Amino acid sequence: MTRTALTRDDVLDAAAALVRQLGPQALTMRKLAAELGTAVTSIYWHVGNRESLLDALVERTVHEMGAIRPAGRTPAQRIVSVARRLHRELRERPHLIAMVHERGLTDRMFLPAQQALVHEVHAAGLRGARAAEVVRSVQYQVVGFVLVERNRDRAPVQSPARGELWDSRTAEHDPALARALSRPADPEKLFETSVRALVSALLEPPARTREADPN
Amino acid sequence: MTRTALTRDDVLDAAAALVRQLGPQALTMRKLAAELGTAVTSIYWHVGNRESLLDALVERTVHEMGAIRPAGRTPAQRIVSVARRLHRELRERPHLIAMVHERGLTDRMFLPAQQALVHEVHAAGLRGARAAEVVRSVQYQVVGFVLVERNRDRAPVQSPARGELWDSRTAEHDPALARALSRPADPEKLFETSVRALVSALLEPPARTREADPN
DNA sequence: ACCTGAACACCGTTCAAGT
DNA sequence: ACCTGAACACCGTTCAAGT
Repeated sequence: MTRTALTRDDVLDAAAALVRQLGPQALTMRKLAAELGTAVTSIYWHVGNRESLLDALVERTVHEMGAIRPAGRTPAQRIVSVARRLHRELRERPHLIAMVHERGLTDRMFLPAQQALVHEVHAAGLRGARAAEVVRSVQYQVVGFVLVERNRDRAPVQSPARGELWDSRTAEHDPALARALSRPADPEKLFETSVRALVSALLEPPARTREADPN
Repeated sequence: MTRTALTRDDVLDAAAALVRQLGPQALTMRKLAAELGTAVTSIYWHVGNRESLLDALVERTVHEMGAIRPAGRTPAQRIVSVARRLHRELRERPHLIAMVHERGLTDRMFLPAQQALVHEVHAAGLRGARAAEVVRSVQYQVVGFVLVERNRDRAPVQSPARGELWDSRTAEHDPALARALSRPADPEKLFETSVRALVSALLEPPARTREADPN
C-alpha cells in the first residue's frame, strides 16, 4: 500500500474532498496530513501554507465553472435557464463557492455565464447600464440563494418548531398559509419562482413603482 | 480604573463589539479576557464556553429585530418598504446575521417582519401556499443580499481588475455596459432594483413562463 | 528535490484551588 | 458566588536536519 511520491495534486484533491463535505473549518493541516499518510510539514513543502492551499482550491473551482448554454425560446426563458443551471452547479459545492466569494473572485467565476447573460439581455432589447443591472441582479440572486441554502443545511433543526409560530391569529383566516410557513421551504421550487419573477419584471420596459419614499 | 465585578452582560457586550466589527473568527476567549482585564477562565464561569457565548449573541440579535411598519400606498410599495428596512437593519450587523442564519434562527428573527409581510400579501389578494411563497421569496432575497454583501466587503480588492474583463467583444457594441460591469456594483441601488422587480412580478396573478424546460 | 521531528506561539477547555 | 493559574489537547507554522 505504499504510495508513490506525494504530489501537489494529491494534496489538493484530499483538501477539496474535505472542504466539499464538511466545510473549510474542517480542513486542518494535521488531519490532512494524517489522511495522506505523511508528516504535516510535507504539505507545507507542496502548497506553502493553509491559506495558499485554500487559494488553490478556489482557483480550481473558478476554472471548473465553464460556459453555460442558454435554453428556451424567449430571452426571459433563456436567462432563467442560465440562472437555474448556475444555481444547480453552485449548490453542489456551496462551501467552495462561499470561499470563492470571500476572496472576491465571484465576478471572475461568473465571467462565462455573464457573457451568456449579456447576450440574452441584449436580445431582450436592453443596453448599457440598465442591461448591466439586470445581469448583476440575476447574479446576486443566484449567489445569494446558494449562500442562504449553504447555511440552511448546516443548521439541522430549523428553530420555530413546526406550527408553533403560526397557530395564533393568521391560522384562523388562512390556515393554508400558516401551514405552508411552518413547513420548511422547498429551496428548488422557491428559487424557480423567485428567479422567474425577477427576470420577467426586469425585462419589462420601465420601473413602475417610482416615487419618493420615506424610508 | 478598577472595574466593579465582571458581569455576564459585560462579557456579551465586549464579545458583540468584537464580532460586529471583525467577525466571529476574531473572537477568541483569550483576547476577550484581555480586553476585559480578567483571567480567561472567568469568562467561562459567566457564559459557559465559546459556543454558548455565540449562542447568547445570536439570541440577543434575534430579540433586537423588532417589528417594522410598512410605508407606502400600494401593497407592492409597502412590501418593498419592509424589505428595504430589513435590508438596512441587517446590513449593520452582517456577521451577527450570518450567525443567526447558521443557527437556523432566521425564521424566528423574521417573525415580526413576516407577519407584516403576510398582512400586505393578503391585501394584495394572495392566499394560502401562494402567499407563503411570496413572503419567503422576499425573505430569501433580503438575507441573500446581506450574505452576499457581507462577503463582498471582506474581500478588499475585487478581482477582475477594472475593465480587463470586458474590453474584448462586448465593449465595441455596448461600451456603456462594459463600463458598468467593470465597475464595482452599487449594492443599495441593486437591492432596490431587484426587490422592486421581484415584488411587482410576484404580486401579479399567474406565472407566465410556464412550460417544460430541458434543464 | 523532497520529507522529517522538534519546537514555538496560539487556541479552547477543565479542574483544583483560592477568596 | 466569583475568580485564578496550571495543565491538556489541539491548532498553524518555522527550521534545521536528514535523504
